[in-house]
Amino acid sequence: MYNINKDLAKILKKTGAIYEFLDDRFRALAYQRAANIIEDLPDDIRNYILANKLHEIKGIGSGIASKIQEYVNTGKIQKYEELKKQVPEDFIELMGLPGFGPKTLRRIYEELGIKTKEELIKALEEGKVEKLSGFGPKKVENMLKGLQMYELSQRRILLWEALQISRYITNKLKKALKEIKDIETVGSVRRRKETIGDLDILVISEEKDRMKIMDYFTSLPEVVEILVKGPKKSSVIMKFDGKKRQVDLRIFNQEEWGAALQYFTGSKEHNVHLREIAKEKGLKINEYGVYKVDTGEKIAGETEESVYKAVGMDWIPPELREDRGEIEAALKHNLPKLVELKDIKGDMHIHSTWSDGVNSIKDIADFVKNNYRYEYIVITDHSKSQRVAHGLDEERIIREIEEIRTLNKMMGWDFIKIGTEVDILLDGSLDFPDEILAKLDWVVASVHSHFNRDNTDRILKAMENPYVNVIGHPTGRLIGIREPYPVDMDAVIKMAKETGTALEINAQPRRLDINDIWIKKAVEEGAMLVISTDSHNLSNFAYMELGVSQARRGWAEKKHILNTRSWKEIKDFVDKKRKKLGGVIQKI
DNA sequence: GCCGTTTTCGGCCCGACTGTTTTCAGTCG
Repeated sequence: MYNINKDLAKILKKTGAIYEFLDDRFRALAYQRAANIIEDLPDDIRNYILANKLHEIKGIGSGIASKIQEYVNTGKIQKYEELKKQVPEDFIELMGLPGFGPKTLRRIYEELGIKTKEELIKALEEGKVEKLSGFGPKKVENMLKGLQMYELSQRRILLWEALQISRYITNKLKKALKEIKDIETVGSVRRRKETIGDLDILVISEEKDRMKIMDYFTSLPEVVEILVKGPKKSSVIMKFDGKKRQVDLRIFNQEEWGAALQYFTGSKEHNVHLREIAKEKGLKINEYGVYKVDTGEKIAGETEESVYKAVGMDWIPPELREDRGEIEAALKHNLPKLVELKDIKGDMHIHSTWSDGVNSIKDIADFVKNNYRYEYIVITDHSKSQRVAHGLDEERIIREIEEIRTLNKMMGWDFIKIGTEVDILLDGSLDFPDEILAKLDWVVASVHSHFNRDNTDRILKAMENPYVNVIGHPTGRLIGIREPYPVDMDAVIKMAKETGTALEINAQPRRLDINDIWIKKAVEEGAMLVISTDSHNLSNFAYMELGVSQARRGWAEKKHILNTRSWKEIKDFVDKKRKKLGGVIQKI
């Protein structure tokens, strides 16, 4: 079933923007919140209606509920259609650009009669806007700059890229300046969101050293423009690989550090909710600390733990801070104990030179042995349908099995396991016969074709094969390039649980598939997960870190991730399915 | 428009910065 949540959220968001333009701030807020909530829902909104559970979702009251119902029934929301007429279409899009707040746009619309983006740019350039009272040359300049930055701000970069950049900057600062007592990247990087807009970096130093740190930061060779420079906060545009990014640096005192980390890590929704709760308890939270409202006394702030503790909560891991229930869980001291990178015992999706990988199996094994503390790796080269990837036919995979057996014997270990990434064909059958699959330790089954059709039945059928152990990159998305193919993930998760098939968290930076929302759903439903790098060369093994943070964003604990277990336990998982569905059990 | 073991009415997070002002509105994160 095609998921309508995204489209509905988009309309609600626009409705919120229109209300903001109409100066109905709180109604706007309500719509924006509802839009965020619906975007994050694991289930299709229609399922909530069917189960009569729409009213149980916090943040959706009777008004918005009836509009959702209307949208589901008719594909339209009458109120939205009417509201749209009161705001120039271009302005809805422009709202939120740097310098383009609702008040500003409203006055330009009312006092200059401007209705399109082109007219607006012309008026800005001709000095018409500058003449309005309360406007001036600086503001106009900033608005024009904001338009220029529009493209830039639209392009979010992948988490992996952002991590490299932020680590480069923080290492460089730390090494060069002994005045820096601590440094930490915050914002969406710290929350490990799959894509990143700006980079935010926090530093502890004494007040006398601040200008020196800012001087060094703003004169880094990658800096192409300084937006703001002060002792507490500086913003610059940096250029990496030809791509521009905004980087903010803020400096705090030791005793403010926890509050600052908490504040600038966000998310915005998490912080708003947190401060609402603080307020109910007579407390005020800002980036400097937690204060009693009546006396003004500061009661916390040096550590993040102290900030959360002051409002009666456990410390919340940054990956959970999206206001998806973590605040309620922290209040009840009921947060999950999230999986960690050190829990991972092996990588279960790797390509070698047998198909489209860059390295030989021997080189892969040596490299992983020397650089990771894994107990096993599984080589999973492509099957024959993947011609461009030199997929293996029956004869070649038999030879690959032999090579691995010989290698293990020679090295005196049992480190390398033999698997495949077998194609799920159009009709849901597999690209290898069962006789071949039965010889393997581990089978990844993936969809690599027909991305436009509904792939649910195909995947469900593949999961019914006793030899299929995990579905690779289940939704097929490529972040920023290709949307997920149509697939009913609810059904897939249910079938995964039923058949004893795992779902992959593919750690490739552009995949991160399945995403955090589906991971959370799988965890709740009791389906098993596997975090794999899908490595095609040696540097790819480092992506495991991304897969783990994605799992953490989906509330996954160690027990939900299959490759935190020993190989014996994994074999139990494999054998259990084979037994249940009538497959052949391998002896070791 | 949403929400409520103090509330079904009256709130709805908070501070810094900027550019425009003579004391503050709007924007931003």
